[in-house]
Amino acid sequence: MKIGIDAYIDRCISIREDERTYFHSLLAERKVKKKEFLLKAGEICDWEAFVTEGCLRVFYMDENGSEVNLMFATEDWWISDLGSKIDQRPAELYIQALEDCSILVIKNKNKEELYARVPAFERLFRQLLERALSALQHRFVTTIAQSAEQRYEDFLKRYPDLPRRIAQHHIAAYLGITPEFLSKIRRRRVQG
Amino acid sequence: MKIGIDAYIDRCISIREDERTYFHSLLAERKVKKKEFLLKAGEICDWEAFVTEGCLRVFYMDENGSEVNLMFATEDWWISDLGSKIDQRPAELYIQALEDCSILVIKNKNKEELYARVPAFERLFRQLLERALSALQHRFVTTIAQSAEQRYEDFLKRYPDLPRRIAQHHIAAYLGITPEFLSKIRRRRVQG
DNA sequence: CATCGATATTGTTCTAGTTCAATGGTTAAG
DNA sequence: CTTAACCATTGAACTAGAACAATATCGATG
Repeated sequence: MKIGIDAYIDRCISIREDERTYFHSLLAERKVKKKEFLLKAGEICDWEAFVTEGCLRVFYMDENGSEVNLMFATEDWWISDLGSKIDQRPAELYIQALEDCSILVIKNKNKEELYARVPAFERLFRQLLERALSALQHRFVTTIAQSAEQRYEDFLKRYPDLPRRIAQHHIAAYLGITPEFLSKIRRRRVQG
Repeated sequence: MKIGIDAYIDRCISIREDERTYFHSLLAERKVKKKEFLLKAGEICDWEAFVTEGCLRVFYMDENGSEVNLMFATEDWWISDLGSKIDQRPAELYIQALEDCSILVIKNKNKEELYARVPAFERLFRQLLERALSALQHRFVTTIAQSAEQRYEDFLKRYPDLPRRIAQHHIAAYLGITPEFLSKIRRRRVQG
């Protein structure tokens, strides 16, 4: 059987059919309903998941209850709380479905075994991590250096279809501003 | 010969002596004088470097010339412009020595060869990247959610000796504020 | 269709942090 | 010892964005 994740894998590495079958055997399919939480801060995260359908958000909540969206994950994205996963300590992130989702979950133990048996996967994830780190570095410095309006423009260019799928206030929480201020930015844009 | 980087390697993976010798053969030692640039935005970065002595900063400069310090690298840190390195496109980061430094440089080509010949190194860097990404995720969300004063407190806790080594205004550029405002935060702290 | 909860907009007031400008301190070079 | 370049501090005026509150709009559900 060839599933959605295979096209993703094949774009990065080449593996034999038996290795693919073995890889599939380590994945557990799971459905997540809209608004359902896949992870809450305080829990221990011993897995990683690949999104085959739908959209989720990974976010941080401070002591006052205000939220910052770290990322949105749509088809072909991996999600987890890395800090919790690495050291098996309580998560500081929440992961929540914004639409009904289908995901493939792989447990830590299985992933370690996968790395040992098929080293190409270690390469795949090493490269994935390099790109993710580089992208977040870019986002970090531009978030500090640019105005909220510039960041919103950049967001629209980079993710042109996301605004159709997710609520305004989640974009605000991604940009690090209040929903009210995003609304004001949008008004300025259409008017002049 | 056993050099500084070996203790670092041994903390993460175990390799044979011939593998270590091979690894050493891929490294080029280099001295960098204070204020010298190891990389400037626009150049292509085809290497990665391990700091054995001294302190450097990696920073971003926006179109108005104002700077954001992405990280300080002291002994045992790796530095590079990942985005440039991965896709061989112009760097968007600068890397500059804040003290006279000693570094070990490994070229992309050699690093790829190293991964192929000694897979344990791919594991080492995969784990390194996981930690770096997790740490930057934490820094990103707290930079958005917390006040500059809180961020300064956190910085002092996490890097208690850095303030002795680097100038105030570099810490301000790390926290994402102006030197003037950092000075005002510091006054408030000592007074009350 | 009606209703309810969640979402978006708008205006007003307020504040964390910036900008600009002036002053004094420190270090390094001649 | 002197000068110059750089650095930290302080204050005053300013601004991007927050907080609060009110209204308007959308969407799901009975």
